[in-house]
Amino acid sequence: MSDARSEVSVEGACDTLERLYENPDEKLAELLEYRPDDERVEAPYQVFRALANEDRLRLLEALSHGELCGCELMVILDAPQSTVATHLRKLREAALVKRRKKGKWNYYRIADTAVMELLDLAGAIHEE
Amino acid sequence: MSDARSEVSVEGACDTLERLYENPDEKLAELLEYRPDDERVEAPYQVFRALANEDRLRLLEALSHGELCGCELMVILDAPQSTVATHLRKLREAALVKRRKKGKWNYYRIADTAVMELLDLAGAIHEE
DNA sequence: CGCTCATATCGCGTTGTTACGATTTAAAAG
DNA sequence: CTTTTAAATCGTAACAACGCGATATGAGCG
Repeated sequence: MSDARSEVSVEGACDTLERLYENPDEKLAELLEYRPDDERVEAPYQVFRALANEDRLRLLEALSHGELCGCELMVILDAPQSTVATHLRKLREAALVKRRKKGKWNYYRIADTAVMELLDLAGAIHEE
Repeated sequence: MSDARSEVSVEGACDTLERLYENPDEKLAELLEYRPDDERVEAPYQVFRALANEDRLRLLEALSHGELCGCELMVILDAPQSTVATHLRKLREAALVKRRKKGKWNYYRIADTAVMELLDLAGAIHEE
């Protein structure tokens, strides 16, 4: 994806840099160091993707009160079973919740205290 | 949206609760308290939505090194101007970055230290 | 085994997001 | 006032996420 880009897009932007700085090559090298490695971005991306949905945030808020089973979460979300199951799968894939199987039931819980810290931090940012 | 749901979906789930608990009405009331208010969910949702994109995470990582102008960010992302501008608008709407206008140029910076804390926390969660 | 019930997964129509060229706006500079 | 040039916005085609009914899986029970 970025291979296709790099041939065209950078050119125009580099013209700008040539005018802005006296030694554009050096500056360009500095800027490219600011671009993070793909791996650096991958992990938080998976987490934020899972968090970018109102119903999944509701599930996490509900689970912050303690462990709950799938059918209880259906009631809380007021959504059909397949919908809730899919949300829970995504939360699990992002390592935000853990599942405990007990007989016919599945019990879900928040995987780590960092998860609720994340929600609180995000809530605080958008309040100002 | 949840109005259309509540007529049908909850019924099946309530059957389950009736079997699970001896006083289902009481339990149901308790569960419904676990469902967070819409406002509680709205703010973090807006933030996570803005963070759920690899290029926007790259922009934030780049800006963690300090203030940068739009054309520098074009070079770093290696993406066309309109694409970068759209990403920056979304980050700004979510209050994650701030803009300083100086003549023809716009300089962007991280709005709050909480933003990078958020990225670091999210990165840590998915590592385990 | 066959039945029931909690979950998981599949299929697919709908909705939301992204990328990016083209166009517009706005601030210098000539 | 016209020309540059950085940035914003618009239009739209491609893509990804979502909702949810239908179907499958799998654990307990009779």
